[in-house]
Amino acid sequence: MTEPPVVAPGPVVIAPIVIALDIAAPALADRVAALLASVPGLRLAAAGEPADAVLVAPGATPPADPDTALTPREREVLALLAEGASNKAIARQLGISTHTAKFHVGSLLDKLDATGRTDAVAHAARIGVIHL
Amino acid sequence: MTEPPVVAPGPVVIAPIVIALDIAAPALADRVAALLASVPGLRLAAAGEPADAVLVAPGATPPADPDTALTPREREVLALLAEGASNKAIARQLGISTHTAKFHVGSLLDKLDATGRTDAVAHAARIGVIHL
DNA sequence: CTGCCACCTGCCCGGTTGGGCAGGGCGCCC
DNA sequence: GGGCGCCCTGCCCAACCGGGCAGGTGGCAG
Repeated sequence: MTEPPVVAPGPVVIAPIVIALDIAAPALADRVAALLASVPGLRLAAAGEPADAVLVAPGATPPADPDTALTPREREVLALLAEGASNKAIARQLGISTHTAKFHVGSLLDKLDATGRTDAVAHAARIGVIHL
Repeated sequence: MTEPPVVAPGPVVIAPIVIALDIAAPALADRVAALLASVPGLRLAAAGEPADAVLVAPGATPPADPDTALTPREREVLALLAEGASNKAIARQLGISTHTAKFHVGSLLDKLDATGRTDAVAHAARIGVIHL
């Protein structure tokens, strides 16, 4: 039996954060595992091992309905909606007019089948389009 | 004026994986954010930004700040807000006047420190007062 | 070259929101 | 009995929201 290595006194060593993966898509899981494996201070949990945190990705992808796929601009607007921004604030932050901001908000309401911006944000959070 | 660098043909550049954090414990969240911020190929999502994956950890309870403790009626109103209900719809469903519904909404905005109902719902979801 | 998509802008209108102010009743605690 | 918190109602006003309609430009694929 080999003896455990002697740890010299020194600064307190913080245990690495143990992260488990719960990602259905193999390609994404492989990429994430490869990236995290080399991060000092982190280590990936073995199968079944309790973890400090779990990295999850939606197993069921958001509906692949073309009508509900959001454009990059719409996603930007949605992120700002989720921060409670008004159309005016959205326009200011994106450097567009309030009419354009309203146009994108309207598109979001249509694609998310929402009755208003609050409903859109809540719905988007439920289906995993955004994370609050 | 320096010429733009020539990019030699090589492997296709892959967009970074966007990771959101849903970790209530501030110390753990800070450590993870610090470790992940320097990983090539990964980047942390801004608040509300759609992410490829979410890192979650068992959370501490929401802050027990008396000023933010919601009354039973306020919780009812908040639940309806999270469904996108208008003040009129809230009034109808709770059997109260629209003025009273507006009064409760106003109290919620005050207690949650929100700028509007959308902000209130998003914030309440973030701190765990409601689940979407 | 053409058509389509994404993004952009303006105008108008009715409805909604949010805040402030006024007031009230009821139940509970000191 | 008095004070307080919760819940309720009304009115007014400015600002905002959402929808409809009109139009434009630039980039890209066929």
